[in-house]
Amino acid sequence: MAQKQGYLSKNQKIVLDYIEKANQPLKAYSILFNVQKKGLKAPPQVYRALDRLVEIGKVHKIESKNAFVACKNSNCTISNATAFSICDGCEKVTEISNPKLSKYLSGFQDNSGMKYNKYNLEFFGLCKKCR
Amino acid sequence: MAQKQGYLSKNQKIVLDYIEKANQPLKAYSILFNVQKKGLKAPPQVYRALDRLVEIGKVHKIESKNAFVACKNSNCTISNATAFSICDGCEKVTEISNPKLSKYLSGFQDNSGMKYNKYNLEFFGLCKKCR
DNA sequence: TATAACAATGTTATAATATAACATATTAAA
DNA sequence: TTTAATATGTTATATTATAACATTGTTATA
Ligand SMILES: [Zn+2]
Ligand SMILES: [Zn+2]
Ligand SMILES: [Zn+2]
Ligand SMILES: [Zn+2]
Repeated sequence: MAQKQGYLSKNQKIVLDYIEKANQPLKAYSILFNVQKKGLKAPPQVYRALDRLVEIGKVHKIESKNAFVACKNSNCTISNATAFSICDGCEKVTEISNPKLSKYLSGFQDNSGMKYNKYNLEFFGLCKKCR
Repeated sequence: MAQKQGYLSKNQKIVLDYIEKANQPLKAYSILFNVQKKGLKAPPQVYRALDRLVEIGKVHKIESKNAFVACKNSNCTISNATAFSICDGCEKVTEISNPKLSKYLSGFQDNSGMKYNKYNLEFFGLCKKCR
């Protein structure tokens, strides 16, 4: 088992399954608590699975919340270009899939000499319901 | 002492002074350690000052690193539009000041009905030296 | 000047997030 | 079948952040 791409290990599957069912960002320890019945008993087991899932782009980390959410875009499995919409009222988080935005940001350059290969963007505001 | 805008309290000044001298992101506990000689002995004192400094835009939090850096832009003291360049090699972090970028992102809208009033963008890559 | 309201500080304890380190097991290659 | 690589299990601990409450200082105004 276990390859650089494609196959997920047992623990990775368990964690991903649980995150995908949630469709909202989940905290690592909440994941841990909920997969204990599946046999994952300690933080490193969850964090390892998360690290890998983030690495392959199946899961993204919402950095401002220390929370993890399943990828909803088929095209960002490389995990190098992520954008999220976050409501400050109800905490709803949505992955933004906007080709113009991602094209603009992927092509962004400044005169610093930096070669960018990844970005993460988090927008904050209020959703319809929370206004 | 202490107003909603303009004046900084004693602890806020101490923390800001230290961060400004660093010109690189600093961790909260590293700040704590270094301002103990100035009388700040416990985490809440540092975190309160940081919270306030972030709120008024004098300091930004680099979310992907849990680190704090002094604002280098005179125009983002409202702290609602931040962008950073982060080198994965040497960890150098630079605040991006790019009017076109900030205009583009501040004006960003999608069809979700979200009203955005803030964003944070982190670019990752390798700087000249690290390539 | 009292006294109330508020903001800032000091202090102790603890919560929440994440990793180090090491042993074992499983799988894939050579 | 030996080796290397990957994944897992396990315990302990490091790191980041906040709760809770007592005290002090400041401002406003009665
Ligand atoms: Zn995605
Ligand atoms: Zn909302
Ligand atoms: Zn700034
Ligand atoms: Zn570098």
